[in-house]
Order: sequence, then C-alpha cells, then structure tokens
Amino acid sequence: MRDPEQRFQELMAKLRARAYRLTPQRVALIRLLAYSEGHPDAAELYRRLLDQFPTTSLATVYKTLNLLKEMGEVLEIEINGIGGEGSRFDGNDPAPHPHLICVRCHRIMDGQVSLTEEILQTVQGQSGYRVISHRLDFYGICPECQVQGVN
Amino acid sequence: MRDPEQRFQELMAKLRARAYRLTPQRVALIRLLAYSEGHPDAAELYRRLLDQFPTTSLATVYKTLNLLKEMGEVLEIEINGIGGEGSRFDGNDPAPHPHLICVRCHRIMDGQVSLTEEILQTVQGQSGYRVISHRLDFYGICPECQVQGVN
DNA sequence: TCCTTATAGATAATCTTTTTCCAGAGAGAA
DNA sequence: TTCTCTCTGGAAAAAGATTATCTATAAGGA
Ligand SMILES: [Mn+2]
Ligand SMILES: [Mn+2]
Ligand SMILES: [Zn+2]
Ligand SMILES: [Zn+2]
Repeated sequence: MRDPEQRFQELMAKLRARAYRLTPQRVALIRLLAYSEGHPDAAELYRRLLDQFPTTSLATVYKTLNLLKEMGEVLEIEINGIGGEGSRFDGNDPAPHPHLICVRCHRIMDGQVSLTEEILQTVQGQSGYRVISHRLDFYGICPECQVQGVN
Repeated sequence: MRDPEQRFQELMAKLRARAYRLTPQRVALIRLLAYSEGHPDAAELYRRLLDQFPTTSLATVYKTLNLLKEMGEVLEIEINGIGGEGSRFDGNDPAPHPHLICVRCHRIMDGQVSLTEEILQTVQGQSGYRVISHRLDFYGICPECQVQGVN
C-alpha cells in the first residue's frame, strides 16, 4: 500500500493541474479514497462523508468517483455477481493489481502477484487484441471466515 | 471451444440428474448457451429465444441463467464498467478462463493462457485465502476495431 | 469584491436483474 | 391414458445501483 498522505497530495495535484475545483466535499472524498484500505463501495464512502458533511448527496460521491475513474486515478472492482451489491473502489492504487475477494464476507484484499510480461505478450499475440489493461481477481474464503466455519 | 452438441448433451444430462424439468424453453436456451461463441448477454439470448417462443419472458431467461450459474455450468462475465450494460455469459465453457474484452465494440473472445499453479499457490500463501475460483480479463482493442481506427 | 461557471444537493429517471403470483405444463405413477 | 403433484413460464411489479436533470451556491480568478 502506498503512503496515504503522499497519495492524497498526488491526487490533489492532479485535480489542480486539470483545473477542477477543490470543493471541501471533493477533498474529503479524495482523502477517504487515498487512505482507504478496505476497498469501500459508494455507499460506504457516502456514509463516511456524511460525518463531515451531513447534507452530502450520494450523487456527489458517484460524480467524483466517475471523475477520478476518467482520470484513471481510481480502480473499480465489480463484484455484482457476489453479493448483488455495487462496485468497490481502490483509490490508493489505481494500477491494475490482483484482488482476493471473500465470497462469504465480501472482504477484499490486495494480491501481491502480478502478471508476467510473457503472459501479456502471449495473450496479445494469440488474440490480436491491443491490451490496455487487465483484471485479475481471486474468489475464495478469507482467513477469518475459514476459522468461523459455516455459519 | 468445446463441441457444442456434446456440451448440450452434457447440460441436458446434468439437468436430468437433478430432476429439473426439461421444458422446451429451457432446452432451447441451453442449446443456445452450449452453441454460443460470442458471449451473449441476457437480452441477446432473449432475442434469439423469441424466434422459437414468441411469448417468452426475459425473466425466464434470467431464471434459467441463475439455475445454471448455481450448478456452476455457466460463466458470468460482468462488464458493467465498460458500456453500462449487463453481464455476458459463457455456457460452452464454464471453467474459469481468461477473456479479451474490446472496450470499443464490446466483443469478447476467449484467451488461451491460463494461470500457473505456481501463481495460485503464491496468492494463497500470501493472503491466507482459500481460493475457489478466479477471473482474468484483458481489456483492449480488438483487431477489427484497430483497423477501423477511431470512429 | 465581483463574475463566471463548475459543482453540490435533491430528485427523478434509467437500466439490469429479481421477485411475485398464478395458470398451465412436465413427469412419474397407476 | 389419465391422474396428481409440483415445478416452471409468463406478466408485471419491485428492487437496487448508477446516472441524469435542474437550480442555487460557492470556488477561483480578475
Ligand atoms: Mn486494491
Ligand atoms: Mn469464454
Ligand atoms: Zn470472509
Ligand atoms: Zn472491437
């Protein structure tokens, strides 16, 4: 995980560079994203934002999230198939990296392996696609859920 | 790609084994899935089913799709982040395998590489997760869209 | 301070997927 | 074949996440 404060400053700089307005709500949300470890969803970010801005709208969260997605500064993790819920987000590290998703409690942690350049070349060669990005997710049972057994 | 007819028979046998009723709509949908190459979505399957059964309901498609998902006989590919559309399905090969998703025309083709056992072991060891399944998708531009250039 | 315009907030709309309800059909028994 | 029991299809409504719309306001520069 990157240093959250450093990541926060980086995001602020990038927004400034594009002349986006640094509203308090936006700054707070960006801080939440930069510091977040647990891959929160939009509703979770909204909840935390409400502590600081009781009148915030969920739409505002989505708007900022989309803004950052377009800038390539937030990674969206879709887990619709898992709990019927919405996407989760990683604003600390937007580069493609593997995730471990617990199918029981929906905890998401970062994986440390990365695809080899060899695999990427193989895939591009076989398919003819020009690969821009990728996604590697593992589904399983997290350590906590394993000790609990079936509940 | 597996032999479609063989796959169709396999699915029929598995439904019979679980004593699910082989209604004409269900059989037709299963045939569509077994023979499908292009990773259709629910609406596409629905459209094709309408040719044979003009009164079919989209809900029926989803019900059968969910049935097969629970049986582990259909692979769901979520691309919500791409075009705002829904999931796509592979009923010909439900085992986890990589996909190449064109971010321009949304074509999906199968990738041929597979994750090494070494990577799987590494991920499990590092995380403590018991990995059940995985997902590996590549996003890029398909050959057709490359020659067209930017449209 | 003033002006311009991007953005927040409230709300409605959208879109995919699920749920509900019930008539009708599938399949086994006789 | 007929009977019976249930499962399933179809129609419609509902749900749930995300997006669009509209307007007042506030950010940032002059
Ligand atoms: Mn992550
Ligand atoms: Mn496939
Ligand atoms: Zn868990
Ligand atoms: Zn394409």
